[in-house]
Amino acid sequence: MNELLLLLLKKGGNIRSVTISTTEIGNALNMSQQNASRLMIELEQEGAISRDKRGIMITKSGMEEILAVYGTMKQSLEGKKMTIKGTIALGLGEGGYYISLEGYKKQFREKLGFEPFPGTLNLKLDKEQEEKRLMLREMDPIIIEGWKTEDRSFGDLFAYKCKIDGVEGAIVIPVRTHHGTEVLELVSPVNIKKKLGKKDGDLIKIEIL
Amino acid sequence: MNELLLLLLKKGGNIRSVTISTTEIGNALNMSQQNASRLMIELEQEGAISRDKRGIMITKSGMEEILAVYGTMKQSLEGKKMTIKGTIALGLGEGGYYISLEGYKKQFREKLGFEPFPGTLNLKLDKEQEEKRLMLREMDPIIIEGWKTEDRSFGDLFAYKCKIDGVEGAIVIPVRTHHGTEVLELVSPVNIKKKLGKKDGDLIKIEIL
DNA sequence: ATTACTAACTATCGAGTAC
DNA sequence: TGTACTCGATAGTTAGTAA
Repeated sequence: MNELLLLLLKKGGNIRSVTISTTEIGNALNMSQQNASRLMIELEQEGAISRDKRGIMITKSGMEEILAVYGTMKQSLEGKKMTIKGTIALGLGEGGYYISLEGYKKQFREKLGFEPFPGTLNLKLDKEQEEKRLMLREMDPIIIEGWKTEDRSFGDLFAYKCKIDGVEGAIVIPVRTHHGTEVLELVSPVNIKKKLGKKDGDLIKIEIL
Repeated sequence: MNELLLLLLKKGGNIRSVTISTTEIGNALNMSQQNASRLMIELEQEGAISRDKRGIMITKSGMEEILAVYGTMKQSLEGKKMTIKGTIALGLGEGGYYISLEGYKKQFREKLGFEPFPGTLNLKLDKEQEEKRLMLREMDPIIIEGWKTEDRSFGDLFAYKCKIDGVEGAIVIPVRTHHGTEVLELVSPVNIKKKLGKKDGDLIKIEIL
């Protein structure tokens, strides 16, 4: 885990533009200004940070690196799983249709251990929590394989077992379609909203297993 | 933050002896067995880990290093201060006497902003939480200076402002006497047990400011 | 099988300096 | 001011091999 990236995090580079000179970095990290400059260039080339006249920000890719380390530390030190909070968003549009297809359903049964209720729950992540989603990329997904018909093809899905306010379920992410990072799709063997007595806009907490 | 130390933490080296070969370490960290061996020797010489026939353990000093990083990450990522949990332990023996001495009391007023209730609360840390105490060493203490009389001398104290179940207070650690790591002494402007309605053995949570 | 030494190579670093 | 280049020094890494 990069010391420099940690310093930028400390300065708040995950949420806003930070202004800090390479001289200051050098002092903070006990190294020369020249070396600090070089390391910044390196981080920038790796894509972990971005710089402009306003200052320095940690990119998504940089945050992934940080969260991967944080996640393992948290689990080892506090015995806690990662949790993500958000509110129930409107629209269980397409998701419901897809997971009711036998091709996916079969694999849910085999690989997740349950048959999903035919309807997905959309979780809108809190702004602050949004970056935690990046952490998922660091975890090993359960792969639900897609297939092809003559007409069209159905892509692979990544699934991550989780507890949704204590209820068994899974996060499902289509591998190909990159819909934004702000909404997570959840499946569960039961109708989660009914089971939990929740409605759109209510807060729920998921714990990744 | 050392990658190797993080790997050992992941394997549980903070709580038990871990057996892992330098070859496995090399594979896990994408480096040669030889280099893994060298890095292990280095960590051992620094005193961050200890090795014997049973395996590898992370030492207190090693855990301090890890917790320093974890603490800053936690604060930046979750906006949370470090917390330590424990139960109220019997005996507010000597502590009460010392802090009622004008020499200390005066400094408490000046540096902590309150006059301590003449009695300390002993907090017995949960086994799991014990290592969090090490984190204190990474923080800047408020130094309460000691003094000498003809008869005897009173040593310096390290104080750390905190909230004790929400109530203003401070952790006080005598600089010299090294009583074990399992008990923390707390002071507060009020009688904490009365204020919180707690008795010996009850759980309390302190948040370090 | 494991660990760790030596010898060569490579990456990282600070000093000096230009912009 | 601040940033980033070159270059010589040094710290880190690997391969080969011994124990």
